[in-house]
Amino acid sequence: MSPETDFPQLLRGAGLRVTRPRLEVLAAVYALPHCDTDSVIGAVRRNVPDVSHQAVYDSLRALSTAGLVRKIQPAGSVARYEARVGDNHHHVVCRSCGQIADVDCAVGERPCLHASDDHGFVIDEAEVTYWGLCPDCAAAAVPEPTH
Amino acid sequence: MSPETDFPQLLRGAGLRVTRPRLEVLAAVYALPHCDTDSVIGAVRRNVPDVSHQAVYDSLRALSTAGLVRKIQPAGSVARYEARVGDNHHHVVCRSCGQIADVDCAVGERPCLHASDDHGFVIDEAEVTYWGLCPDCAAAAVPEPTH
DNA sequence: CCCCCATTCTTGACTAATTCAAGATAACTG
DNA sequence: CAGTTATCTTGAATTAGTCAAGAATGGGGG
Repeated sequence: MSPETDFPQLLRGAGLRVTRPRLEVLAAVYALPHCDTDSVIGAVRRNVPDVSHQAVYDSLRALSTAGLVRKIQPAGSVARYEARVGDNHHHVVCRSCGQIADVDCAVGERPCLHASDDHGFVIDEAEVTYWGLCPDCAAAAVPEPTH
Repeated sequence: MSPETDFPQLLRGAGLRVTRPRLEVLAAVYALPHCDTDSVIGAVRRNVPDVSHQAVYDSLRALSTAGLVRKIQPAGSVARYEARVGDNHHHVVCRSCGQIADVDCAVGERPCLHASDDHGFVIDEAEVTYWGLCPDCAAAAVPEPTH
């Protein structure tokens, strides 16, 4: 098993206790791209039917704080989580259906952009969200020219 | 009165009916930088004590849709509104106290950044949020060297 | 290997922000 | 000035998430 998916090891490495809910939550976030809390709860309950929603909320918070998952919250969306952490990638969000896709950051290091005037703020991250229409919604909005 | 602050004219120009709640909401957003809905309700009620919260929510939505105000929703914050529209400026948000400041976009036109791989999305905006600590919170976290 | 205790989980109530819906009111058109 | 339709009022509902108290359990120390 690659170190990337040895979930018990990931938890221990982050100083977190290894519990069933956390393992399942971690697996769910690895399996479901940009999943929201509800779908994590659903995925976890497929294997452990009796976990409380609170346990999932707690796990997601512990994992986010530990840096094992990343929480994203595009405007108008509920909280979403992803397993791709440590790099400085960004997201495209479809204004119509809410679909999210990853966008690599060209720069790489954080913050990947510098503010023109930082107002004295100590900036550690530049979060970029691209807004637009996903391929499907764009096609529906402006039908392909029929030629 | 400059066209910038002739609120009835702004509303008419956007095809919106001129109503007391809308005028007051517009004035509040112009007066209060990055204000949330609650402070808009408070400001409006100082002049018109009986406006319903729903009227304010409706007005804010109408004004946002018409492009007269801009709605911003940094993760972890309630919806906030600002009167600076039309340009493509960004925001710095303090992780500690939530304070928001404007950051000019160096590029100007939208989207101000292009995605390295757009996954077929039709992108119309690149929203940048800088995260860090405001001067006050930074000073509190890492005290000024005493000499 | 077992005990202990801090951490985590369960249960269930609660909150905040926002939306929904139905009827009353008021802004613009002609 | 009257009609039409958008907007506002009122009041309830929803959603996503947090809070809190007590039960359970992971993992270090004996």
